[in-house]
Amino acid sequence: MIDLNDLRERPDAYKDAAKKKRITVDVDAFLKLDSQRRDLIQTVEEMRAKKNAVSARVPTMKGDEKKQAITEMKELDATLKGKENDLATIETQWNDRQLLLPAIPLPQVPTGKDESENVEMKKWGTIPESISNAKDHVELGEALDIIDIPRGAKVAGARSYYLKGDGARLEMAVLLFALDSLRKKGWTQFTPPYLAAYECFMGTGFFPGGDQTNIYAVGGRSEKDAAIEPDNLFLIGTSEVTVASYHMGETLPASELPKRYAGFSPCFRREAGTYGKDTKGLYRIHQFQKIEQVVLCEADTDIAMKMFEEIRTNAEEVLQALGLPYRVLTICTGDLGKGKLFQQDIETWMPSRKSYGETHSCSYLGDFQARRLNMKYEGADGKRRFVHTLNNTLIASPRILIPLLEIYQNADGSVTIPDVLRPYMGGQERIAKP
RNA sequence: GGAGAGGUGGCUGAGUGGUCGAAAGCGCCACACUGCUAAUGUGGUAUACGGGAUUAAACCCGUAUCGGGGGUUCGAAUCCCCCCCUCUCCGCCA
Repeated sequence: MIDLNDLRERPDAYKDAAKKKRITVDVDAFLKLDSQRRDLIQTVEEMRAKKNAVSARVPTMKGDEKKQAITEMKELDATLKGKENDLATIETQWNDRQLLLPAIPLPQVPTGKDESENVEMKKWGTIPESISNAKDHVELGEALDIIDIPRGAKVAGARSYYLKGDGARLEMAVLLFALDSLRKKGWTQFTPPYLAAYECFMGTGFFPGGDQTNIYAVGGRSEKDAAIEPDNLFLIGTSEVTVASYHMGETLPASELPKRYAGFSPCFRREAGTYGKDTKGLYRIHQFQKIEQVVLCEADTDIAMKMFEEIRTNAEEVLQALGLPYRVLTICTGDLGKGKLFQQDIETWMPSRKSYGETHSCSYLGDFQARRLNMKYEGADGKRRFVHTLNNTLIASPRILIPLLEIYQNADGSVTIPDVLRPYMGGQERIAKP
């Protein structure tokens, strides 16, 4: 959600943002609706004021005077009801459309038409030379009996998998190692709800819009499930949804900011519309585990951008400790979601793809989410303002296991466990054939 | 899942059709007084939206809000219906 006063003052800035973000919204149509709404509100409120004034005098009236006043008000009421209905109709449209308006990107966001024009900002690490008989993570996983995709498909369809034995353990090791890095920095860890109500998805910007198709709804949908009553709940695709919603509807003292929250959760994604894309292996799947950094801070872009650097660096440090080469991309306007002001993705080198693959996504959303979630803070001056929100992946598995397994594989088919993970694997140094 | 109780302002808590945006107390803010790390007195102390005045803020008018939504009524915190949440007991269960 955006600041409507700002939209009214400089509609062209929002038209421009929509165009650059390749989002189709009719700003002029919205503004027309907005002014219709305001006119109607004024009409309705004036009528209510008139009615309230008469109504307040009724108890002092008697006999015919009272009867007459009540008759008058009933007539007034008929007109008022009509206007109120008009207002309700317009307000619904107004609300729906408002949720689709884009936030304006920061000036430093590169202009570009799509992901092909994202800008590489830095690189870390050396891309390893291919070993002889190198396997991809699927072959490795099968040979070591730590990944089982066919049985995953049997049980839950395409894009499902099992991690098994040392594979399952390795995932937990990576997650715990990453989580510990934040704990050392004083972050607050969360196990948030994995199911959430519509308003959390709306509040964080996933609903309404294209992202909605990526979310699982809980409850019967197919003929087989018809007997199951739908629950008005959805499975989160990231803990951002429920961690950012933690303070929904609250006003926080400025002294408590910034909030540094680390959410751990399984993430569920339908991946509708991605048929035929990234079909091999553990790259694009329906369920994965992720630790997400969520920050609430003061409504100040300088402060927020410092937090942005902080949470991006947190992720980089994890990759560096794991010895995985990566690069950072600044996302261009055409690839920037409607609520985002600035975004950088981290891509980690994946030998089998012979390219970098997205493993992290760091976003600054200004007050876009805070407005939808009604999250404010009260400054020293007593003024209430919407907080600013940011988020970044800390680590997501099993996608991160792709580079981890492929880069750390040995010529004999075993996989060396990186030093920093060994304490989480009971000191184990490698994964070898059972 | 079954039975019952309840959800009021930052907090405690009154309020069963109009004089209630809401008593009282606590907390908080301002001023006064005393003069010492506090008492006392007086006043103030919700939010959102719309309009107007101003523009560094202050202010005025109106509307809405007593868990959420709908209804009855000229008028609802108060009556009716639906939903959500909390608590107690029973059942079930990790």
